[in-house]
Amino acid sequence: MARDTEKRRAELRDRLLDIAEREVRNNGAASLRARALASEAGCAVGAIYNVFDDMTGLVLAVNGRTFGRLGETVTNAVAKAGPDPTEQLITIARSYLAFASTDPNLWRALFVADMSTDSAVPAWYLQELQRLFAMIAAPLTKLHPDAPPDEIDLMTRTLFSSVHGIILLGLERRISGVPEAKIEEMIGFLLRRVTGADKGRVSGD
Amino acid sequence: MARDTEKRRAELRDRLLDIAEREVRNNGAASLRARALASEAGCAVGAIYNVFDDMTGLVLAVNGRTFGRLGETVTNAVAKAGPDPTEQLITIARSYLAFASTDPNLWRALFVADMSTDSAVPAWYLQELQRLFAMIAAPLTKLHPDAPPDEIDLMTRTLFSSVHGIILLGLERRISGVPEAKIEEMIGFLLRRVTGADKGRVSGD
DNA sequence: TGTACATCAGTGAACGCGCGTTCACTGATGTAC
DNA sequence: TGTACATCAGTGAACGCGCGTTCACTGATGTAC
Repeated sequence: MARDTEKRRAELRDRLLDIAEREVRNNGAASLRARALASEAGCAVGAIYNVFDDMTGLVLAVNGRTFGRLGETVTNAVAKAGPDPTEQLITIARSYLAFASTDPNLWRALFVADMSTDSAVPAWYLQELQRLFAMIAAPLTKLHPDAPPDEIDLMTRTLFSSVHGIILLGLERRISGVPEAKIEEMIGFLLRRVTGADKGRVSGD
Repeated sequence: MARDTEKRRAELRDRLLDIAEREVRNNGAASLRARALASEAGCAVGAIYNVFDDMTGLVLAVNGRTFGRLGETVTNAVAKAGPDPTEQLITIARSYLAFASTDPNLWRALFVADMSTDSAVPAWYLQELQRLFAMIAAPLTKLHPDAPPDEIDLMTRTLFSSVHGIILLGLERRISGVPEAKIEEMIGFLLRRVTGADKGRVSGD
């Protein structure tokens, strides 16, 4: 076999990935179905398994794309930001929020525990997270030039988790977190407080 | 019908609730099964439906208990805390963390989106959250006596979501959040920074 | 260019599984007299 | 206390559903000569 066949394989893979991504975006990862996918792609159910290990592998592939776009989004945003470290942090958080609220289902799929069985997360998953963390760590290091790296790392994870939590509960309609319209403001408030850029007032700005 | 029958009903309800709670605690809400439950309780599957609307209702009942214990835990902790508002906030967060890490599955069940269908969260759910929020709002009001109530409310939700996020990702082994051993330290750091009780240093204490 | 053969992408019916919920039925429990 | 009757807690087989994955098979595609 060669060229043509390989190409067709790749095309099928892409097609399935596109459709799966659309489904996850619209209805969440939980509603992805092998049969529906195959029927939309115009192939047999079995064909999926020629191109992906299983449905979990497919979701992982979707998540790979999502992570890529997320990284890009944040990178672009931070590149346009000014030199002030606090504002850089806010920019990162703001673009993270924008990403999450544009495609909440794709975003949530990144953190769905399932991926169930055994060995945990693929390596590239953690690498993508590291990439995000590195972008947060940079301005933090500027703010605290003397802090040892593992203290920076802890702060990074703390801030990331905090902002993640605010967005998570805020986007969740069921639980009354920070109202969606106020999330951005509250993230700015939190970050300015933590970095010490705003010492006195209660609300942001 | 009367007394005896009612009592037996109540006993069955309690028994089912106990078993369900144990199952959720040990293996998570997702692994609750009607048949297994009935067989452990020594009754027929159908009997479950004499006492609960459906399996969702059962999980809700488990969550009700969990919420009760959570509220109690936090109330007790805060009652023992000193007068300093920042330390009160830290106490609340710390007891929230202790609760979550003691019974992560029960805790997670409180926030599982499922509860799927339609009309959202039962009223008492939101009331329990309000109770928690009120405990956070009290020290915040002490810190900012002049802040209007809705600003206090926003801060409350912001802090709650932040701490929730730190705990969530920290307890999640897959994703590298704040390492479990450091969560408490980082929550203290965050809260002191936000309240302004610690202006200069990077790490807590 | 043509022919014989091999490979393997692609097929889709069938497998195997698990589940929540229902409902016709039973029998113990309670009521009425 | 005893008897006839009504209620409804409790039963569990059966319903209805949906799903991921497999695998014997086919036919198009590519290779070798």
